[in-house]
Amino acid sequence: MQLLKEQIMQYNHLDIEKKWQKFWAENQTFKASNESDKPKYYVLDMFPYPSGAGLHVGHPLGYIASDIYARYKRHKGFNVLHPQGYDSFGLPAEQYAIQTGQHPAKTTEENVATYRRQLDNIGFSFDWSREVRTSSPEYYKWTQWIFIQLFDSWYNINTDKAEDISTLIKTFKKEGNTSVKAVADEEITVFSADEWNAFSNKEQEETLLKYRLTFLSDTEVNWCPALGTVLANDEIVNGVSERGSHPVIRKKMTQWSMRISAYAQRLLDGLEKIDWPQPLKDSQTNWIGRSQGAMVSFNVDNGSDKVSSEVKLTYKELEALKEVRQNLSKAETTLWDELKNKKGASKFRKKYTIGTFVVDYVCVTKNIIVEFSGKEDEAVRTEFFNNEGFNVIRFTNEEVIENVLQAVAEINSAIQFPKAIEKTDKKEVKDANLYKIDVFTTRPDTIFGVSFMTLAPEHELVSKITTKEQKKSVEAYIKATAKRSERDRMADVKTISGAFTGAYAIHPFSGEKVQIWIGDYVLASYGTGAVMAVPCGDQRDYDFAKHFGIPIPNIFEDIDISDAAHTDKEGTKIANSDFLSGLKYKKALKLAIFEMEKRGFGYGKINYRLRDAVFSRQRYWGEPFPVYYKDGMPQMIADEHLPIVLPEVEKYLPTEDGKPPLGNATEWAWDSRAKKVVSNDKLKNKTVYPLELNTMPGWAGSSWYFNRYMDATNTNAFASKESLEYWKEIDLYIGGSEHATGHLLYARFWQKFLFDKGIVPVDEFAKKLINQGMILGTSAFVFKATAFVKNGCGCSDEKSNDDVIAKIPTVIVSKNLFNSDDEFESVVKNYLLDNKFLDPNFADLVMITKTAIHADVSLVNSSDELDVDGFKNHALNNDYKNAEFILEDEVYKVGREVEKMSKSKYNVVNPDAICEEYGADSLRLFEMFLGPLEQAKPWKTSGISGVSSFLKKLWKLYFNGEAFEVSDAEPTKDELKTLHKTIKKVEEDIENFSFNTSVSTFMIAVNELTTLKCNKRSILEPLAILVSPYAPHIAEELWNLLGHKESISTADFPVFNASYLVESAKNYPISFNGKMRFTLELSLDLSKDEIEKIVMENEKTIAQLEGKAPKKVIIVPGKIINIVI
RNA sequence: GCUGAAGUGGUGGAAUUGGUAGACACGCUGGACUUAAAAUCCAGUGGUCAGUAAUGGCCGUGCGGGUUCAAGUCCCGCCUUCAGUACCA
Repeated sequence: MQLLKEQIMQYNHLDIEKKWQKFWAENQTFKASNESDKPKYYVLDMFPYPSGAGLHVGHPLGYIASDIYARYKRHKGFNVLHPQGYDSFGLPAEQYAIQTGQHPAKTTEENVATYRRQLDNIGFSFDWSREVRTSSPEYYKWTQWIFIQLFDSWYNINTDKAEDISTLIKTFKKEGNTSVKAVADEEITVFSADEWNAFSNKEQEETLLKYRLTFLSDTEVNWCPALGTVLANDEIVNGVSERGSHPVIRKKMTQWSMRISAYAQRLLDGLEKIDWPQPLKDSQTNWIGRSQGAMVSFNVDNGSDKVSSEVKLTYKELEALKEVRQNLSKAETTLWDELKNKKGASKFRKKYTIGTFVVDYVCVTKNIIVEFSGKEDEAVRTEFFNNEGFNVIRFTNEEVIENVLQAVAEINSAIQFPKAIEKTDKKEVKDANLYKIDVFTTRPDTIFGVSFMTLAPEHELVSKITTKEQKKSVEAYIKATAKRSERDRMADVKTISGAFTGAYAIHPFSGEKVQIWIGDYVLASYGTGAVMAVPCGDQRDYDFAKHFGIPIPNIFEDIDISDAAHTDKEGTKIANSDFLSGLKYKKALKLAIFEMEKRGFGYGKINYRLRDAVFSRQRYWGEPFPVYYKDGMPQMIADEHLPIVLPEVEKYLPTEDGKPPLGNATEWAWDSRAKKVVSNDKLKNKTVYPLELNTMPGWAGSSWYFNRYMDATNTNAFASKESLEYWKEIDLYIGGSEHATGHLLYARFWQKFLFDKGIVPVDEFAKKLINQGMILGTSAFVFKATAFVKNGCGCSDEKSNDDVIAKIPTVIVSKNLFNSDDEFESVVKNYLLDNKFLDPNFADLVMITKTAIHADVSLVNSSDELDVDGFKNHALNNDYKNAEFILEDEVYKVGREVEKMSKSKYNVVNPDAICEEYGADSLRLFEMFLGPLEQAKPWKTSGISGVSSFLKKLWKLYFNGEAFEVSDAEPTKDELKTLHKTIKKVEEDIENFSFNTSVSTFMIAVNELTTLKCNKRSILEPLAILVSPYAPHIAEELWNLLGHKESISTADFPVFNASYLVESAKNYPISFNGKMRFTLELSLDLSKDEIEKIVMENEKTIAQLEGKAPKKVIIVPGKIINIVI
């Protein structure tokens, strides 16, 4: 094959890349094994949604980075798992189906094929044998299975994990639900074992549903009747749907929800042990939104005498207490060491005040006081404490010191089996109050600043407590706010509105009456939907109080609140607050909570912003639920009958009576005897039941797919135990930061759940995560002139106005012909006058404005010159077919701006075209060369010529000008130095994910080796391996030419040898007062003194000194010399 | 408002623990090769001032201070941009 000679000589990316892509596919080069002696490494990209538009150059950025890392790890001797798949359920396919009637499965299939072709073109080392698609029944079988696992589980607070529902049922049978501590619905009534056993089947199921990790609940949603679907908040603009502008109403709907709130604390804690970007962790932390404070109950005034607890201690006495607390006796310390570790409800406090007494230890929630015996008036104390509702346990000093464990055991038993104690009559008074308003506050320390309360308009108490006189205005207000969506209410912060209910609440400490208002600044969905308003300490409360003339009591020492609320916590002392006066924030907070707990109207609480996640969607193209309804109660379909396959429907729209699209299916009923999906006709039969009509949300399939890759074809389990045990978790996960509070939170939630159930071996699914930055498009603009006739110009006749501009064509002006709008106007006007489009008599009447219009970037070359004819004939530019172009130097120059890459901005660059013209290796190198992986950066195709010519130079190193030729001669010192410098830098860069700098390192290496005319095998062979993760095709070809039969992909990474980099001399920068003046080549063997001597004798130094003596000479060997004058 | 990230030539971006600011590219300018273009190769390229030139001076990492022999890098105070988020009680 003689023709090859020249072809080989020329680096031909097209042939080479096709050849090796075929080789990899045929030899399954990147197929990972679940058994290997090598250490494992799992690199994963967030899988894409296969959209109809295909990939643009922004999409592969993260894939290239992960591919480089995966290939690098193979060179380093790891067994690498690097799979890819498709998140193939989604809205666009459904929208398309609605418009065209095409089955979403079909369009999805086509889009996947396009994606696959595009991905293959770029030469990724994916193991396609493990491909997953969330929309394939083999996959969603296991999504349904996980749903059932969640349904069959509850969250036990005592063990702090999810447990099988059977353990709960067992407890209910034996002892009812009094001892159960679970994350469950709020309104659960207490029942005994007898009561449970007497429940009907349905009652039991209803009760269990309140505990299950996935459950049905009535959720308030944005319902759009015209579209027949629920809309997310951001799909609503100005109260109407974003699509089609249809009205949206708030409506309660029964929906599946996921009890993610059970995992709130663990999701927070888990962030500490994973190596994820800080901003991403922060946004998850904010999203979970833990806030520590207190729940406080305010009684609604019912006309009875006020109840108030008197204050027990002054501030001075409290200060004295502090000292007591810090000076404990030996026995006291011994016992405290044991008690202080108790957490939660059994938490103990030391040296606290109960009434006028100081007790040694107290557990407020369990009402237990522990004291040392031998105090004065022991009997009086006991009686008082019992009256207050406490049990008292006493020990002598000796008892504690000799056997502290015995004492602790006694205390524990008292906690577990509390003795009955006489109730005080105070509590009965409280029970007599008809209504209570519960509020959550992070500032219980400011409770004496409460001057009113505000309820959300939707709060259930509003209708009950509103007085007759206020009824009208309250109802009018509620009506007005109901029209506005929650988002609108949130967006409009400035308007203050509200209404007085006429009712009053009793301040629990002071016993004073405070007004109860409703206001839409209080959100029903956060906390309890009610707030205790402290106008002096909260700006919203302050504004509200000012607006409605409610008093604003000041409870801060020496703080002026005449203009605004004082929201700082630290450094301010509380005043006018009874027993809290004089205390700083932290102390006041603790004491306030303590007193609330003691008096029984409040307790410390941690509140989370994180809401349970709604899991139902009124869509077609999603996972069907494995659920049917019997007697109105949901029933799971047994595992062995999964998957429940999505039924065929005629129409993908909701039904006419507002049911989800699956309501159109005719084969959608469950035959519980035959165990299969049957026609709806059979619903008359007693054993046939309706199936769930909702489908699962987009995040269902993506919340566990990373586990499926470990054993993607398993039909018996979602992955085998062995494979899960082997691969464990993702070692490196790369994807966009837009998933911070969606996918990445839900996936962590499911992983923790699966971990609790013993299904997966680790409770965090990704050790390290990197967010790749977005690649931005460089949009091109043309500047269009629009002509108007000035208003009030004196032309009385409308028609003549039109005549003036009738002949004016669309004019488009090149970018550099104007610097301002005024210049633009005069350029256009002159042009119009010169070409007789405008009558000079009317010139002054015409006004020209400038509009920038996106031009397709494919019509613009690298010098910003527009293909004018191409623009005129562009399919989307019909309006400009006859436009006049004002050129500069014969060409039209466009304006440029960096924007998000998007079809509508005509700035999308297709990777296929780049691969065709420059090659996949160039694309890969260039995407990495653009800048740091995490950073957003603009795409400019012109820059690709740099990496392209680098590849050509690399290629040339292996050729003698005519044919492939490498020499087996010994390399020179310089050649070895270049190689090892490169090995070191590239290795460091890859480990630090600094891919952009290693591309420059390659360029430097190739430039140096070209200068050295190096063609030594011992240099060029390792060089090919170094380059191979970045530019795998050319590396394979060179490797092959070097005589290797095997793929380069598992060749050992070259080993860095520091001895080649040892230098004997250094070109020192000599600076004066920190400013570098000249350099001096000096041996590194020289001592400091020798260096100083040589430098000081140098004539340039003498010139710089100008005869002055240096004040100081700083010499850092190997670094710098600085002379201070 | 809050949280986070970032501000360096005409452009993308380098600069490991404070130690020669602007690596590597793009672009631009000039040159070689060519009938010409493309491709390729060579040289120059932060600003400014002085000089025919070699060269030299000064200024330069968003702004204002500070620490240090030495600051893009550390500290204090601002400004701007981007991203996320929000009546969160």
